[in-house]
Amino acid sequence: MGKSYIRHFNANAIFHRIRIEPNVSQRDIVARTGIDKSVVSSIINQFSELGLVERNPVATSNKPGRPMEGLTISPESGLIVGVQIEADTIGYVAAALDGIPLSSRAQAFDGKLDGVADLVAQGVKEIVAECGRTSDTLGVGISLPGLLTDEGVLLHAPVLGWRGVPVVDMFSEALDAPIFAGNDGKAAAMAEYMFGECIDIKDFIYLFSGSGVGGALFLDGNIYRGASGLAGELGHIKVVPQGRYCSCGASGCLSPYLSEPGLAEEIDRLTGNRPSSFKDIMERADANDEVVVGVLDNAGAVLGSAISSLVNIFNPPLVCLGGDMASAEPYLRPAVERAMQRLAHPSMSVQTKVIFSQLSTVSPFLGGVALALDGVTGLDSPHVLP
Amino acid sequence: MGKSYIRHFNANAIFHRIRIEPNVSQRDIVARTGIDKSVVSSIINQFSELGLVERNPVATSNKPGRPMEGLTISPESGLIVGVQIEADTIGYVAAALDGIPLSSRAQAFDGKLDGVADLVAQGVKEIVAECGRTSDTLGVGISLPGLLTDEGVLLHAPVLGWRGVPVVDMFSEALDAPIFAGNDGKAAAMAEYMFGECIDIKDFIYLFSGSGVGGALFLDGNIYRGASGLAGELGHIKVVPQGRYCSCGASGCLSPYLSEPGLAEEIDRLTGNRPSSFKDIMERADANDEVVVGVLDNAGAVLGSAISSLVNIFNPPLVCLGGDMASAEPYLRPAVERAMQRLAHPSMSVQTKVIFSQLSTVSPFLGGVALALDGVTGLDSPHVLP
DNA sequence: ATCAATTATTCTCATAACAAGAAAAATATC
DNA sequence: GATATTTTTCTTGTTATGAGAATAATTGAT
Repeated sequence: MGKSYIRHFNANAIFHRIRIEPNVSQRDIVARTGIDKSVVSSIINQFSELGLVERNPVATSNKPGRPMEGLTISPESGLIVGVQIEADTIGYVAAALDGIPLSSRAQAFDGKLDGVADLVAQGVKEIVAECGRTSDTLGVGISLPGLLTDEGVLLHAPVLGWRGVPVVDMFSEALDAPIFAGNDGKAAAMAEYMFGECIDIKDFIYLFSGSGVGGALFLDGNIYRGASGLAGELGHIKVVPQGRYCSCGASGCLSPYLSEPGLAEEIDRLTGNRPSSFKDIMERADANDEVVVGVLDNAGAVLGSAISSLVNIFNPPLVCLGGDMASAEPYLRPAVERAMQRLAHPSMSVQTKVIFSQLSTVSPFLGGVALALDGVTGLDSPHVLP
Repeated sequence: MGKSYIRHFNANAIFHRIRIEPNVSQRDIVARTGIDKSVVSSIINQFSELGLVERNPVATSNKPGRPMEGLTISPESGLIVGVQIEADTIGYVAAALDGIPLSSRAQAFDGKLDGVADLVAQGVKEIVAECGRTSDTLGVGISLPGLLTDEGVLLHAPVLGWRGVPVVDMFSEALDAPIFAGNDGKAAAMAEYMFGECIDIKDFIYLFSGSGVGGALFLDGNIYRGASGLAGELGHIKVVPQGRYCSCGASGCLSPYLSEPGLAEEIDRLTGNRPSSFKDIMERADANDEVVVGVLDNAGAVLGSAISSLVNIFNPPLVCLGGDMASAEPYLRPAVERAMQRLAHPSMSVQTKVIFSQLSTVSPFLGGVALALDGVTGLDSPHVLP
């Protein structure tokens, strides 16, 4: 472990402290992080010279003594771009270094690998132009629906049909900025940690549902990736012995009970009328369609069972549910709570809060922004979050 | 993060490198750890002056050049003692700093809290006398069947009936050496990492069975304790919906299917003849008692299901099964493998090795030694492993 | 036996970081 | 305006790492 590591670690801690708590004073940073005042002062000076943070006069406090300087991330100091590639759309967000979105848009996508790098390069250029800032683009984070190796190769993205694509190299060639690629579930968890409901919470379990079910284990302030990067694929927790078949080949996984295709399939089986989208499912539920409400309730029960296992394993302070689940909260929550009551270790579950996060629906594509921000400011600047 | 932290971190890495691979050269330490040669040299000199490591001439290699110095942990440099408190026995081991046991013994114990500190103090004194070394006792690690807070308070040990006992303070008063206390499952996992089948493996899941089922999550080179220290209580994973009742109050936990009391209970229910001990269960199985073999096979199936969930969550390279399970390997393994075949995500389970470890039966009480060694050489010297 | 080649370890010196305390800056109250 | 108070910066000292030169200890060739 080198010594510049310490500087980097401390600088990173201070940066995010300012991001999370705008207008903190150096004094408070010292109090919260335990870093020595000299070091904080020195790092803030460095940041200040780089134009990264600004010192703002703060309204008088009616206390004697030199007034504190409020520190904020300078909005003009740089841009980061988040890109989210899905089966049929590509989403873009441009944001300042504090992570606050400036502009966003989505474009239709045919899923073809051919020419996607240039397509994304064009999209990034446009979203940057749209945001109205002229600062440098310091990083582009790309959230992908599949697992990646440490070297930035997308191993397999089932919904896109891509296999063994060296995404970091590919996009690096087409885009004139550092590329940070990552799995969509892990990127979304990082976004929750940086901008969402899990802000500054060092241990939580993240689950999200959409065309599939993904997730991440956020442990000790970091995504746990495991020895080979596949840890946290929570869509494949076993929930029903000899249950439904999953696209992964096994049976009884959580994914086919909770994903949009899984729900649609089940509703189709029961009514002969297959919903066209998750929005369609929600509309039927809102119209009091008993079958749909029943299917969602069952999904909630299965979800609650999975959460119970996770609670018993990790004893986390927080379980965060995102994606489609957040919209379906009214239909899922009662069943989730019933299941947890029955299944989770009582002395553990009392310590666990289960929340549904709207982040990914309210401001989508933030996963890529989180990847880029983590990459730009991060410790070892990994360009990949497998 | 301070700078002395780096020194400590590097020193620790070098110490354990020497412990794990006796007679390494400085050159190889550099190659394996990435620490700079100057730093390795400086730290080795420090260790050498403290009498902590020895430089041994190594048999000539027929290669040109200055021959390497073999480095070993000096056996005379200090003693550590491991203590394991169970329901009816207290076990002691004295070991050198390399972790190699010098003497061990067990004594009967009535489980009474009153006077236990003096009892243990006496036991430690005797085991140290017995080992024949006069070096200082640098630390005593105490493995306890319950969960501890960061401050060294044993919250609850069901088998002992203890609650809210400030064990670190209590034993520190009675014993003239630094005390490191910890949960038995986590201590056993640490022992596997330091001395056993999981040596030097940075990510593994540990499960052990005995009077209960415990475990630990060993992630990124450390026991994951979670936000409130209860993480890794794998005995309470849900395996059977609406299954047997567990001492924890919930139903369907792994513990009642795999622990000695759980197995005995089931065998009693089926035969009316309750085994008196795990050894008794094994003897009946070895004598081809079909009921007992069937009960063990069922336990294996349940265990396999739990392991499958863990594999799908962590994608670990290794799952290590210790305690009574190791002795029952022939009766458990087939069912475990069958269950995993059926339940675990194939692309994950191919990466996972499941092993049964004899460590805790062959040389018991090493958990305490691991606690003490970790405490003595550890980074932040936590006196507790909750 | 001596010298060159080779390999392992130590030493030297430059650079970087933290850490404690003094000093300075900026304000409120008396 | 003096004093107390609070926040930030500067000074100085200590301790690390890290690159490269130097040293030490051996083998094999001359």
